[in-house]
This record gives sequence, C-alpha cells and structure tokens, in this order.
Amino acid sequence: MNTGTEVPRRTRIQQEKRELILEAALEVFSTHGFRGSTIDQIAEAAGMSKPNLLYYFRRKEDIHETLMLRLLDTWLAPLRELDDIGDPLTELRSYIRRKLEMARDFPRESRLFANEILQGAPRIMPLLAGDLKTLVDEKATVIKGWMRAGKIARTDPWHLIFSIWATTQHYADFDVQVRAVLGPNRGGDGRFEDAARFLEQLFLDGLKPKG
Amino acid sequence: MNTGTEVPRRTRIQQEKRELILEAALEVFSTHGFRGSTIDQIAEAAGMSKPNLLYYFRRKEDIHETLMLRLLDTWLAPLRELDDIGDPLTELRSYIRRKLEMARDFPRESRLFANEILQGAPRIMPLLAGDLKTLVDEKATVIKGWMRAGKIARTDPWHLIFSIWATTQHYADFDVQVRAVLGPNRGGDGRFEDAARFLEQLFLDGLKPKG
DNA sequence: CTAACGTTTGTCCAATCGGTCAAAAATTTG
DNA sequence: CAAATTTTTGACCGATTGGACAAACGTTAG
Repeated sequence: MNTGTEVPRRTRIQQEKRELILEAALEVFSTHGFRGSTIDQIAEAAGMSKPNLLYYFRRKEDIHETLMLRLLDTWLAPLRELDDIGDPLTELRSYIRRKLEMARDFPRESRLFANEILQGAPRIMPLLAGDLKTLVDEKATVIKGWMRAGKIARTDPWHLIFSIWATTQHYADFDVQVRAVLGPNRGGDGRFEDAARFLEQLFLDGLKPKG
Repeated sequence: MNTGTEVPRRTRIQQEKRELILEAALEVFSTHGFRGSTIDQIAEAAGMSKPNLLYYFRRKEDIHETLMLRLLDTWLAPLRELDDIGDPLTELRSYIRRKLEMARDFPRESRLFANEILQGAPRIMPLLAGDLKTLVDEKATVIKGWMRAGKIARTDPWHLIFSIWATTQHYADFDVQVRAVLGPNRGGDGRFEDAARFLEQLFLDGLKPKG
C-alpha cells in the first residue's frame, strides 16, 4: 500500500543525505555559478565521495534544479503575503523590510537566483514568464487599486516592485562591494539596519527636502 | 628610439586583433561567467583559431583582467561627474538617468561586473576597497554637504548611492526577468523610458500621496 | 631573390570534468 | 544468525578544458 507520497519513495538516510547535499550545493553553486562548480567540490563540502553523491542525485543538473525550484517558492513568499487588507504604506514598508531580511538571512539563495538570471535564466525561463509574471501582475493590480484610492502616489506598479527587488537583493548579491565601500566600521553587522532606515525613507518620502 | 608608449610595443594588426578578441570575450564572459566560458568559444566568436587567440593573450585570465580594468574606468565615469556645482536634485537626477542609459547601452559590461562581484570579486577586490571606496567616500561628502545646506533630505549618502546602482543596473543584470514579467507589450523598447520615469519619481518624491 | 619577422594553425598534452560500474561495506529484514 | 537491501567507494572512462609548440604561412626589408 502506498503511503500517499508520490513517485520517489525515500528512506530516512536518503532524506538526510539529500538535504546535506543540497545544503552543500547551495554554498558552492551560489559562489561559483553552475558551470563554475564541480561535483567534487559539492561532494567534499557535503563530506562524501563523488560516486556517493551521484547515488542520491544522478546528474549535476538535478541538484541545481531541485535547489532552484525549492528556492523560488520561498523566495516569492513575501510578495505573496502582500495583501489588500492592511494600510497600503504599511504593507509596502513591511514587504521591503521582509525582503531585506531575506537578503540578510539567505544571501546564498539570492546569489543562486541572481546567477541564474544573469546567465539568461536558461533553466527557469518558463517559470518567470508563467508563475512569476502571474503573481506580479496580480500584485500590480492590488497596488493600482491603492493608487486609485489615493492611498499611495500614482506610479508604475511593476517598476515599483522591480525597485524593491533591486534595492533589497543588492545587499545580498553585491555584499562584497557593499562591505568594501562601507569599510570596516560601517560595513559591519549594522549595515542592514542602516539600509532598512534608508530604504524606508527613500520609498516613503524620496529625496526632496521637507517643506 | 621609443615612441613614448610603455612596455608592450604593438603593431597595427595586434591592436585590431586584440580589440576583436576583447569584444568577443565581453560577449561570452558576460553571459557565461569566467569559468563558464571557454577559450574556444571566445576564439570562435572572434573568428579565429584558439592558438591564434592565445598568441595575443597568453592566458584566459589575461583577457578577463584586461576587460575588467577597462570596464571599471568607464563604469564609474558617471559617478565621477557627479559635481558640486549644479543644483543637487538636478545633479542626482541626471546621475540616475546616465546610469540607466549605461544599463541600456552597455548591458554586457554591467553583467560582466555583476558576475565578478557575485563570485566574491576575487580579481578586483583591491580596487573595490581602494579606488572605488575613495571615490564613493568623496561623493558621499559632497552629498552630505547638500544635506547640511538643506538642498536634499537628510539620509545616508552611501546607501543612497547603493540604491541608485541597484535600481539602474537591475535593468541590465536582470533584464531577462524584467522582460519576462513585463510581457511582450510593456517589455519592449519602451521599458527604459518607463523605468526612467518611475525612478525619477521614486527618488524625488517617494510613494507618499501628495498633500 | 633571401633573410627576418610577424601571424596563423594542426597537433598534441596533462589536467579536470561529469558520470559509470562493479564490488565492498553497512544496514535492514526475516 | 543469514539473506536481502541499501549505502559507500575505488577504479575507470570518454569528453572537454587551458595551454604548449613547432611548423607553415604571409609580409616586409634589404
């Protein structure tokens, strides 16, 4: 009798080892890109031999694909939570904050995604033009409603979302540059709080002086 | 008698072929990353055999290094032009516009740079912590002056620069995603004008409704 | 012409790559 | 316990990689 789970039946060891491999692969892929990473590197990072790794994932690409699919789901969670119920400005502010927290807490996921997009998204293009576009269009409609209601300034909802993605993910993807420019003092752990303060002000008030 | 140029003396053919190779390498490196690109690919894109390419650049890394150094110079030109003479808001607005134009006209350069930073900037780290930091610190001082004079709102100058970099380069580095989300209609050539309009509004007024 | 020099290429090499395979080792099952 | 199954590994393979090299080709100067 089938337990209800679909196609691949897995033992406890398989579950654990697969997680171990995915964790190691995330580390390697996110810093060297897909082609820049080798199975040996991932195997060593996971503490096992290459053939052993290939026992759990038969091809290098399978690891990457599993990683990408799992990532996309959690990566878009903050946007999915953007809801029509609360105060628009508060909703947007907390969306920005949550995205920035993800850049701080999951920089490897951000870099893995950035690597894929940079190279033309050869493996997830259908998802971008499909699920992602649908989700963004849906949220753009919500934002448009806020604009019509006079709750936020009239502007382009799609580019607004892009700008939130760009500014927050920048602190994960370009982290080395951010830290190099800020220097040892301001580039420490406090940089994310500084960024949060700045982004809040930018998105709410812009740069025009008060009055 | 020496003509005045430094160490490597070069013939006309060498000049031309080297440019040809660099152009081809920019195309290849920017879409596949350093490790993801092969000398054969670059040679083919440049219309010559691999040994012939290696006659002009002895190592793959030499091509990449030449490309990076040349890039950084032109890449930071807009920021260097940010000057204390004009009206602050106008200066910032034209800086944003110029950076966005560079993302539109030189997306490969942007992606090449992004690739390098994403992987930890192993080849240009000293430049980031050196020349780049110096330049940004200098401009941050200028911006601080504007704030003290009440010309623009008080905020963090470094993160302001980061946000301009992030939002503008996003349209080069994440171009596939931008076009996929905007769809065939709005993702056409007009997307950069839409982005320019949006960014101007964002950086000047933010999202708060007027009044 | 020929010698000298710059350019181009076919061939080759060692290293690394993703992936296979059979056999050993460990674990689970009865 | 022993049999069956799952897990692990050493050895190996063909393909691709960055790069070396000498020979061929082209051009120019005397």
